[in-house]
Amino acid sequence: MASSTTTEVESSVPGALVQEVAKIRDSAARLGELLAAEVAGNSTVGAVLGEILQSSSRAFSLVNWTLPGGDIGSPSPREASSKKRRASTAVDGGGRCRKRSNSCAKNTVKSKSLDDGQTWRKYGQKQIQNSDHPRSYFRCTHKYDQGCEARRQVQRAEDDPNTFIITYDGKHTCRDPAMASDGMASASGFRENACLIRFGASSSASFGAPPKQESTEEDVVSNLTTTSTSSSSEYYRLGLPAMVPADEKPALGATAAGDVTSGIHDDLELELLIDSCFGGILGFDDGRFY
DNA sequence: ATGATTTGACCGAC
DNA sequence: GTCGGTCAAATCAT
Repeated sequence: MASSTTTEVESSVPGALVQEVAKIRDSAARLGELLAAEVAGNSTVGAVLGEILQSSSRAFSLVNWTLPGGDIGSPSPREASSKKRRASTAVDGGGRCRKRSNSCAKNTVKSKSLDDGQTWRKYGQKQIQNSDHPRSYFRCTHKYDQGCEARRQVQRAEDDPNTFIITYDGKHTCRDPAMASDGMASASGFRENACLIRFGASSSASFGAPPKQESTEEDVVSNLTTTSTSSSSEYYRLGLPAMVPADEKPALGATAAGDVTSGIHDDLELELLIDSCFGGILGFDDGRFY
């Protein structure tokens, strides 16, 4: 924290790459925000804008996944058998790398947007020692239904409250509908103009997080939470007569992750998208994806 | 009613 | 003993 050199990236080059992509995404999102008002009635511009945002967001996800860190052999299946902690005491005493797993590579990036195209569920928040801001812990929404072990930690940067330090741990093995929404959106975007984009980047200030109760600064961080929720609240449909912010809520609100896309695209398209967009570009671990 | 978030406690690595 | 990561009951939002 000391120097401005920021500890942004743990894994030098790859990390830098992620960071750059994150920047691009942020900038694109910001641009989208700025233009949102202007192009509200212009579906064509909106569509193009959507493509940019989606692509950048997708790139971000892709980069993340391909980085060494994103490949963490995944610590230990937390097991669904974790009924009671107490019980687990005896049981998992075995070998779980609960914390400070230096051995586990992680990707740390700085971003002004919490939106990375994935859907996360917050499972904890903790005040960290040398930090003024709490750290939020997220895991993939599909951890249980699809066994996805992706996790991430989000914390405000000390030097720049508008920036978040996101540490990714684990790799997405799920076919996340939200991710899909992101990707799918792009897919759609590629084909037509009915795209689904996220202006998540509004980043800093408001994460569009539906104000829950209070909004203390801490809350903002808590609202990182918004990732999943808020991220949901940040979906906008473009390419249509105009953006329909109102739409988003109901659609996403329902089920932060799952319903998001289900109501817009179908699973089939999702598969196509993943296959065409990711499969070809990256050497995805097909096995994992299924 | 269902699912997500909050929050305090537990657990294990330093 | 301390600190960070995770769990899970309680609470909230939709």
